[in-house]
Amino acid sequence: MGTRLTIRPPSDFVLRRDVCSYGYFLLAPNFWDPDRQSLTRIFDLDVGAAAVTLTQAPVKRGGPIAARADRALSRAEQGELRRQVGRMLRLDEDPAAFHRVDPRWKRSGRGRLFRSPTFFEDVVKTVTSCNVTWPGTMRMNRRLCEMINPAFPSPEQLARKRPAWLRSRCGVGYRDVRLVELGRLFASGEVEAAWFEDPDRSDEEVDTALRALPGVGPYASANIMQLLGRCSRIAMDTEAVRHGREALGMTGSTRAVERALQAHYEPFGEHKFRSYWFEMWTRYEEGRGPAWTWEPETTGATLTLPDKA
DNA sequence: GGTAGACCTGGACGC
DNA sequence: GCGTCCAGGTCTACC
Repeated sequence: MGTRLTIRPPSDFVLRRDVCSYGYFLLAPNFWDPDRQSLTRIFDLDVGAAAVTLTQAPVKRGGPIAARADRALSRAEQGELRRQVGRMLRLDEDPAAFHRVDPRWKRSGRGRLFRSPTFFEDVVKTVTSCNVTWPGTMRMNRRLCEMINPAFPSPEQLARKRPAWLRSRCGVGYRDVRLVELGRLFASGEVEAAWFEDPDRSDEEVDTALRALPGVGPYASANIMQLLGRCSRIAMDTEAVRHGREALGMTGSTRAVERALQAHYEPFGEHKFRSYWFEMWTRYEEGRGPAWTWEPETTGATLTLPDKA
């Protein structure tokens, strides 16, 4: 008999909207079921792994989230699960400040961006999204879970792998050495999540430290920063440039469009990334329907491939 | 500080 | 079925 928990979210929270708000909800071990409107994934807890399904019924703002685990969880594990779910769903964030700066999203209530239960998983997911098309990112994350840990590889597990093994089994290509090194840095304590999650650090400090990590450049750093709740920068990739050209009518070289994007989103200050992201996400949904209706392996695999939508 | 080229993988395409 | 080209961000060497 598994454990059932009730999680009380903020009064504005909507599970399907706030889970299906960023591409990581399509990456293993996360599984969004568009028919059941539920999120299932395996969590690493104190005693071991547990598959947990999250639902919110009826779908209304602030309704309780039901968490159903496939096994009995101890008190300590229940607390750990609440903490990890809280991070994924950003239950401690209040989008009101964002809506004051960019009122376009007040009506829909958009503001939260889905993320991983741990900082390490967010870093690895970001590195697997660099220099590869979205289906490739989906494949890498699926294989990492299939070959190493169904709840997602821990730093220790990645640190123990040989790069060549990682490359051949998980299809990570030249990222092999970088991923093993990331695992080693986190496992050894040389890199601590708490340091990056400290709100007293400046964006510049965090950016500099992130760029010192293997596989993390300007794009990856900006993306990890938004995953940390620091949205003052645009993660500048080809999708951003495409958005600038196609949605905002920007012209000129890539560099020129990047500069124009920076200037365009400057008025949104600390919320630049959210303003940019929800514009782009809305365009994705215009072609594919609401994200909570996407089948992960079909519609969900077409992200960044707008001509295939 | 700016830039060219290498790094991998898988899909598209032509033959 | 095979070869070629392309997309994607980071890293290093070089100017």
